[in-house]
Amino acid sequence: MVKIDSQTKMKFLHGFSHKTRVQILESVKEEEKTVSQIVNDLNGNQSNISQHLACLKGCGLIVGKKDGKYVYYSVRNQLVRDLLTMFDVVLEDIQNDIAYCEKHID
Amino acid sequence: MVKIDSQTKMKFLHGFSHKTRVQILESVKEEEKTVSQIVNDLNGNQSNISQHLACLKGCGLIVGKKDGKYVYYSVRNQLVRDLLTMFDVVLEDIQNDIAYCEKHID
DNA sequence: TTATTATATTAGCAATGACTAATATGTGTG
DNA sequence: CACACATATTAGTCATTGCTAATATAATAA
Repeated sequence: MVKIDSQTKMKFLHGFSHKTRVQILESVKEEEKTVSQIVNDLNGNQSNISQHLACLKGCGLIVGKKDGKYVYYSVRNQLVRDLLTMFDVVLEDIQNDIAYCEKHID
Repeated sequence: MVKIDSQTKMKFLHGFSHKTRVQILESVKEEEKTVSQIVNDLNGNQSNISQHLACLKGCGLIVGKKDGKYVYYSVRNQLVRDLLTMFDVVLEDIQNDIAYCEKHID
């Protein structure tokens, strides 16, 4: 197994650390969508969603292809799709035991 | 597939969103360790590590078993272990293309 | 029982991340 | 060309998260 640079890894994982980003990932998991479609899906605001999209792209989780005035975003590849599925599998397994982690760190 | 509550999901994913927490997960992935062993492994400070451990526990990613004055932490189960491995598999695949995401959101 | 070691918790400050609003860029259309 | 639409970017502010230092708790050892 090739060595993974820790900084790269954190950049990647950062993609999953915000609700809006995770919702975007779910929204484009099975089919590519334009920014406005995503904005609609999530009932978000354009600027905000665009910023999260830029982040997800930087994290390597999604790719965007431009077509005229639209940009179509989709999950990068099948591995990333599998990873998203895996989250749900693991969660299904542990969800009932998850204790409160309200303060997230304390 | 059972429905995953979005709040629970975010709590879970939050566990992976900080370098120290990821390092802790890696440190206890294959063998359980006491807090002080982890503090040593990571060259961290006790209070800080304790706080991250509490977070990881709250996120459902690790479990701690108390034995006398020691607490042994380990990854919750094989599924979580698999998920950690999967991160590396996916990363190996995309690591070279990951563009900068320096600002993480902008 | 006093001291020591291991871990957890709290409070306050420092740092990072996210949101909104405004504006810029780029593309097609009347 | 002027306008409208889709998306991106920037700046400023607000909110969240994380760190350090101090202290608390709990278990063992002297």
